[in-house]
Amino acid sequence: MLLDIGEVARKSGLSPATLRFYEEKGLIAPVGRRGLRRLYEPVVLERLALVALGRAAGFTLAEIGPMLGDDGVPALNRQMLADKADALDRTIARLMAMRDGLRHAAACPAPRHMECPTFRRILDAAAHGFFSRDKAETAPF
Amino acid sequence: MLLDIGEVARKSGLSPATLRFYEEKGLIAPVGRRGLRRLYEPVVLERLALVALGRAAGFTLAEIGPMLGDDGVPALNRQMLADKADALDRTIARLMAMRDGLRHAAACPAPRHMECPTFRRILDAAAHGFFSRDKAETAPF
DNA sequence: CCTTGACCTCAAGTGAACTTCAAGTGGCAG
DNA sequence: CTGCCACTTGAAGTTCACTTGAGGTCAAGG
Repeated sequence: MLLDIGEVARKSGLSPATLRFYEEKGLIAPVGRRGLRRLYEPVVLERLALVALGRAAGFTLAEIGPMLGDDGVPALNRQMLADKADALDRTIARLMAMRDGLRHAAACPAPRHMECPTFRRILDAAAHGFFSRDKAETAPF
Repeated sequence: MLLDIGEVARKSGLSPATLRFYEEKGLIAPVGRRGLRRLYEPVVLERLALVALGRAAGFTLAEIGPMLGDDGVPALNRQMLADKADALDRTIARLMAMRDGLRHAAACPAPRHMECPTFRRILDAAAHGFFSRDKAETAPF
C-alpha cells in the first residue's frame, strides 16, 4: 500500500535524490517512516505529476510549492494559469519567428549570410531585442 | 568612429560587465584601447546581434563562439541551423499543448481541478514525461 | 556472522550566464 | 591641480534544479 522512495522513484522517473530534494523544498512529504526509510502514499505520484506539469509550464519549484495545497489541489490560481498561457503564446510566437529565420538561414543561397537581406532583417530584430524574453515570461525551455 | 564600452552597452542593451564577460568567452574583442579603456569597431554590434540571435535560437554561448568567424559570419553550419529549427518545431508543439492545457485549467468549471477529466489527461501526459524535453532539445525558453 | 544493497544525512559541487564587489586608473572639466 | 566619474581588474556571489560524495544505518540472505 505504501511506497518506499525507490518505488516512487521508479514510478515517477525521478531519482531518489530528487525526491528528497523536492521534500526539502516542501513539494512532497512522506506519510511516515519505516526505520529511517521514507514511506509515501501512492497519491504522491499525482502530486509529482502536478509538479512536472508546473515545471513544463514554466513555473519554478518555488512557485509550484504554494500551488499544491496541503491536501489535494487547491491553490491553483486561475489568473496565474491564464497569465502563463499568455506568456506561452508570446514565447510560441517568438519561437516560430526564430524557427522560420533558422530555416531560411539554413536554406539561404547567399554565399555569406551577411549578404542575405532576409538574414539581415532577422539580425535586426535580434539587435532590437525582439527575441529577448523579459524574465517574467515563461522560463525553462 | 570607435566606440567605448559604455556606448556599445547602450546601443546593444547589454551591460558593460556582460560585454567584458563575452570578451572573456571569446565572443567579441575590442580593436584596441585608449589608456585602459576598450575601443570597439561599430561592427561589434552586428556580432552582438548574432550572439543574441544564437541565444534566442537556443544555442549556448560556448556553441555560438565557434560559429562567429574571426571576421564576418563564416562557420554558420547549415545542418546545425536546420537541426535547431527542427528542435524548435518540437518545442513549439509541446508549448502549444501546454498552453491549451493551462487555458483549459484556467477556464475549467470543475470545482476542483482533480475532478476535471481534461485536467487529468494533461496530468497523465506530464506524469509520462510528455512535456519533459530531452536536454538535446532547444534550450533556454 | 558478515556482506550486500537500499536507504539515510549533510555538505559541497555543477553549469549557464551573468552580476556584484573592492580596489585601482585615467582623462577631462573647472 | 583637483575632483569626478566612467572606466579597469580579478574574484566572488547569484539563481535554478539538481547531482555527487562521504560517511553512516539497517534488514535480509548466504
